[in-house]
Amino acid sequence: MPLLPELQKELPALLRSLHQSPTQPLLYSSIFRILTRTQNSLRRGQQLHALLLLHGVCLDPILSARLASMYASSGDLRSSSLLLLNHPDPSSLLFNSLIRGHSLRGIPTDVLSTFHAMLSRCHFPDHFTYPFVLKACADLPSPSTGTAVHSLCLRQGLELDCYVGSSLINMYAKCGDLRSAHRLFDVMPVRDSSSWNALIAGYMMVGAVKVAEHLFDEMPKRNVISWTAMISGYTQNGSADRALKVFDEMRKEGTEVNPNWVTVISVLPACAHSAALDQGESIHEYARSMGFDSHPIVQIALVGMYAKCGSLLKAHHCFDQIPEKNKSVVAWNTMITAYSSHGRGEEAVSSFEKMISSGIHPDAVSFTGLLSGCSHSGLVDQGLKYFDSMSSVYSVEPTHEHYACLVDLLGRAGQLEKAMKIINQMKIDPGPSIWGALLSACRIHRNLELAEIAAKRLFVLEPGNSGNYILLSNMYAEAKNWEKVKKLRSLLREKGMKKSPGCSWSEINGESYSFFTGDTSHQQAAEIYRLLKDLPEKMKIEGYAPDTSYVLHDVSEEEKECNLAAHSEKLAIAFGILNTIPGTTLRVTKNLRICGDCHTAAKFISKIYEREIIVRDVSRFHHFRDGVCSCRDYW
DNA sequence: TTAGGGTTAG
Repeated sequence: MPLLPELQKELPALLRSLHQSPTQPLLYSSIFRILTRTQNSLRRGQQLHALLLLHGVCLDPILSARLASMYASSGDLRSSSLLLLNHPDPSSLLFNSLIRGHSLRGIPTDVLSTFHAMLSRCHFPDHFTYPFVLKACADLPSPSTGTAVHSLCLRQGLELDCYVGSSLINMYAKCGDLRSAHRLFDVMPVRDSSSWNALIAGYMMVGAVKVAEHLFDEMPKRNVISWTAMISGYTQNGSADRALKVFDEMRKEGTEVNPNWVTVISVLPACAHSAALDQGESIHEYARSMGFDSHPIVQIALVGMYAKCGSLLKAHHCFDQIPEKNKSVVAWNTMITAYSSHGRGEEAVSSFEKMISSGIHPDAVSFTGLLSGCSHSGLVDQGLKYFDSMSSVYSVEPTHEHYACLVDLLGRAGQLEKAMKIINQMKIDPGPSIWGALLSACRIHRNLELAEIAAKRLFVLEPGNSGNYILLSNMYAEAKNWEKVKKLRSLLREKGMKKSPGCSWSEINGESYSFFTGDTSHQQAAEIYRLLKDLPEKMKIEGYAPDTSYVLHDVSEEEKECNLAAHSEKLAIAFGILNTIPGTTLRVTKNLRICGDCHTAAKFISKIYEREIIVRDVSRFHHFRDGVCSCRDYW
């Protein structure tokens, strides 16, 4: 088939010919084929459809299929469906056009109902039908429909067709049935890159990174999709470093394949995960140079990346660059969540209100962001009001996430009994996130009685989560109940669970440096520890008294103070002070929640060294400046 | 015609 620009060149001549012979079906057919692949052509298509009817041109199978494709590609699925419904004897071609149209719109049930209609009218699906039908099956929650379609392919002898086979491999891989996917892959006479790519993505999805890597190494010819599958696979499996490395490798000169916009949105979450702001900015620059930054999804990914890398200002700037018409509910949600995670509850609320005013309907994610924003900022009444409006005003039914936010909102504010009452009155079974929120709130407000109730549930619901045992054990330690601490710790050992070690990292000049608690392995360890040793004296002058309750072992107070000095977030902050220009902002990320003493210390450090320090912990951001934290100590 | 995808709580 000639390329689209060449085809489009033919369009004026075809339209002129049509003007002279308006009853010629072949002319219409050629024009519709071009319009199907041209943007904003619905109006012209409709005019030609009217002209065709006016001249009584017979809708032969090819012409009606092309007409349906034209409507479907313009998003007018209703007209395509009407063509099929009103046709006395629709051809397989017409069914295929409609199936393809529904597939483009991404609604699997519509694809499958058209497929069902096709079968019930005794039309045989072919190698043009199955790829779309199997794609729809792959998007369904259960693999049973896909298996049934597979048996149809087998009966028609189409299983090993290049397109059908690839689609079957993809369907099984997406459903997580890698055994069936790989079995088919092994028997395919010709394996095109899509079969390899589908298998790579499937193995990545189930976390079999090594197998995916092996396939990637083995495949004869990698294309942009193969590279992107590896990058997004690494990101999804928490290997952000490897995702960034593969992206760099791909961009190196000599690699024939270049990243496209999907590659960019696959690698940006890796920057976000590692809080690698410099690398994120460099990828943003690349996207700009390639013109990908005008893509709505890239724009959203950029907002998310900047927010998670600690630059709320740049996130907001990117959001402002998005044209109003492209500000989808996802774009707004990203901005609401950004404000919320940075402890800017008021801005999260005002973004939500702006979204409503602009005519965008909120979804479940909007409320998760909004409610967690209210919770982090202590906006209890507003949060309660929004929770109540969810189903009554916006028809969004609260899910576990929303209840968890609500319990968190009340719990943080000290209204533990009210939170407990809500849990007891919930319409759905409370899940681990809800009990987890209650347990955290109990820790803040030192309510051991309720904590024991929440923990008891969590031990059943999340038997493998060591965090819950640690939290309760820390609470017993605070209450100096060493007997119960011992009991819980030995229970942890029995189950073979370990406390995840505290780790903090900081990106300096594009390079990431990480520290574990008590880490002495770094080259500059001596300097770091010297700085930290001198710090308490400086801080005490400013009025600092270390809070030793955060070192939860049965040891002396002096020893506790010593342990606090070696917390990973303090090591990373000290390292940052030593290695960056005075006055610049320090950015530190921690894998757990920031410790209370480190939070106090960071406030003093920001004052003593006149630095803004931005700490991202596992649940939110803290901006320390001039002795104050943006969370106003509400966290 | 198939394959890679942005926002989510404690």
